[in-house]
Amino acid sequence: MYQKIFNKFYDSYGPQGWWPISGKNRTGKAEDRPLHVPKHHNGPPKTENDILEIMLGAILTQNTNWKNVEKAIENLSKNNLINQEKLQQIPQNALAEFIRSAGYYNQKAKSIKNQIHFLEDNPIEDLKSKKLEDLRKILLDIKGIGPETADSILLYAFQKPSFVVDAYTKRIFSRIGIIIADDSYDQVKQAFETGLKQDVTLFKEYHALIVEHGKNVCKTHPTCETCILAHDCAFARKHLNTKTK
DNA sequence: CGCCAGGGCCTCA
DNA sequence: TGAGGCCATGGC
Repeated sequence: MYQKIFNKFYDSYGPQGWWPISGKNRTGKAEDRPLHVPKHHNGPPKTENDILEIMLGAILTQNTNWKNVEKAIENLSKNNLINQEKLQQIPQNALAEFIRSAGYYNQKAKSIKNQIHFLEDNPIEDLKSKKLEDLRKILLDIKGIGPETADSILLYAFQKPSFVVDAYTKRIFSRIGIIIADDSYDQVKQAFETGLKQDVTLFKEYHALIVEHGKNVCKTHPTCETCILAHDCAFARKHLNTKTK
């Protein structure tokens, strides 16, 4: 079932090419991109600063629209702050001003400082070779990094097959009827990881496609009329029925 | 205007 | 361990 839904997403939305990276590898904003051309085309991050940017973005996007996050990242980027040494030196209050647009800027500035401090003791180069579970545990020990942020970092920064569960995932799949709305994070994660081949590329694309679907179709007020999963979805069937009555 | 966005921490039972 | 309050900007 999970693979089948992935296929439907992929066939209709095309490859997403996550994680979105500032200024690089944009395929342009063309809404009319050919379906087979990824929306972004970022493979595994090439440099340590790319990894760092993903780690920062994962914190900045917590409960926040990505558009607001992009502004914050651009702001950091043009001030050469996507850099470990610079982030070590900058005071938390000053950092907060650069990321204001991402919201919760005081909390996030603190989280980023915690993360940077962690990287001082644990160089990115050393983290790459760690096992998924070990790396996940130590990421979760950083204050400001919870399960979703940790899994995003594992998957998109370090290419570890850790499925990312977010609000969209819960909303979409509970509406379909194959998970329960108040299942725990780990329950949902396990359901996906059990139902899919453990494959980094698959996990990366799947989460990105879920976000795409959740933003545009399975919204708080969903547009079931145009939803490609309407026939698979308990919520959509009921919704469409009561509407035409 | 009010609602919502790719959560996580702290507190209090 | 789980529910509720809190953090905050910007787009629509």
